[in-house]
Amino acid sequence: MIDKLLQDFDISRFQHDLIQWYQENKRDLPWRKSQDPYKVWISEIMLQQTKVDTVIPYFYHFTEKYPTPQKLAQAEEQEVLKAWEGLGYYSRARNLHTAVKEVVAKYDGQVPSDEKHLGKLKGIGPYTKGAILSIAFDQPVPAVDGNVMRVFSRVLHIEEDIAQAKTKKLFEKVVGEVISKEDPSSFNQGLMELGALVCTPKKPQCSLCPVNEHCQAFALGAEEKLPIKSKAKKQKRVSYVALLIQDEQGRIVIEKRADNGLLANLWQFPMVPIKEVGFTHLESYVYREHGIPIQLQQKQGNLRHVFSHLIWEIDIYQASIISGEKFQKNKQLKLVSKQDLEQYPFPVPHQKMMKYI
DNA sequence: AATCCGGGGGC
DNA sequence: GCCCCAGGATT
Repeated sequence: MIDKLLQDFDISRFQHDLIQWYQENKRDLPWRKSQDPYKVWISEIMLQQTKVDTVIPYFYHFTEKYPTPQKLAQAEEQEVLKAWEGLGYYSRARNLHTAVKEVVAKYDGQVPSDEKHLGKLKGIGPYTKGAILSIAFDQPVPAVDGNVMRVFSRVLHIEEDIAQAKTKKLFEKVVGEVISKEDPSSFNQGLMELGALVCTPKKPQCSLCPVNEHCQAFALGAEEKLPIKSKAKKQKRVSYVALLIQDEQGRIVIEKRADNGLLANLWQFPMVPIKEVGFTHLESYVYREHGIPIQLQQKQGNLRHVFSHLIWEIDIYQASIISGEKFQKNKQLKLVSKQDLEQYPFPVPHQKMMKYI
């Protein structure tokens, strides 16, 4: 199967053309200033499903705050989440923290340089493993991401659905055959750089492509038809009322989310799933669920937040704690001053609500 | 194999 | 709106 795909494909010229282009055109990115495995690791986790421009400021801040595995291992998870606030996919931060603690405890702070140990760390899957081994340790291991699948689907005119899991394995075999043994780092990064700058999803710049001579899709004029990717299903909509609850001193009620699932361990203003509860039972629901006796006040606004698989539609209300009644303290609840809000990690939609306080 | 898990930006 | 993005964990 692989042999058939690669017949008439000049591997060594492809390697040379790609690597030379990469050396001459690579962007000056902060994680390319060193080969420090720890920093390569952080950059690769941050770059999962996230654009370079978004990652850059987070990478600077994070590596300045946690310059070594030891520093990160010592930090509290809440503080790590705060440094990740706004970047999304927060399990990346929690898994990275867990894995770094393991590296400090078991490997004396040295990032493992072999597939077996590296691949067992939390949050390090096939892609990240290959990226770290090739970039930090110069080992010829494939690092197949969306860019690489797009580039090779065009170069070799592969029409498999890249949304399917088994298709990624096909591309890993292909890259395993084609990867440069002399400079796997430049090879892997070159593929991703090419996908980001030239072999783009829409309107690829084939005339500027260093490997267009090797590209079957270009030869066929089929570059815009590839890669083939089945569509994701639509997100579900969920309606909430979010409550900005204040006591007489103006302190605000915040709530810690569950330690698993969506936005795990982040903080938020209490939210009521209003379709199930019913607006008329909102106050009694809050008392029953949170032990807070509230009086609903004015509506402040609304917002809509789109996740990969979910859409939140939120109406935002002010509320006051009914004086004279006892506020039952729950572990997951805190009453904090407006200034202290910034100590806690909040998901973006709840950051946006703060302007109404 | 399918689903869950964020958020931003391009068009 | 739809699409994409240097994916991994869970079921």
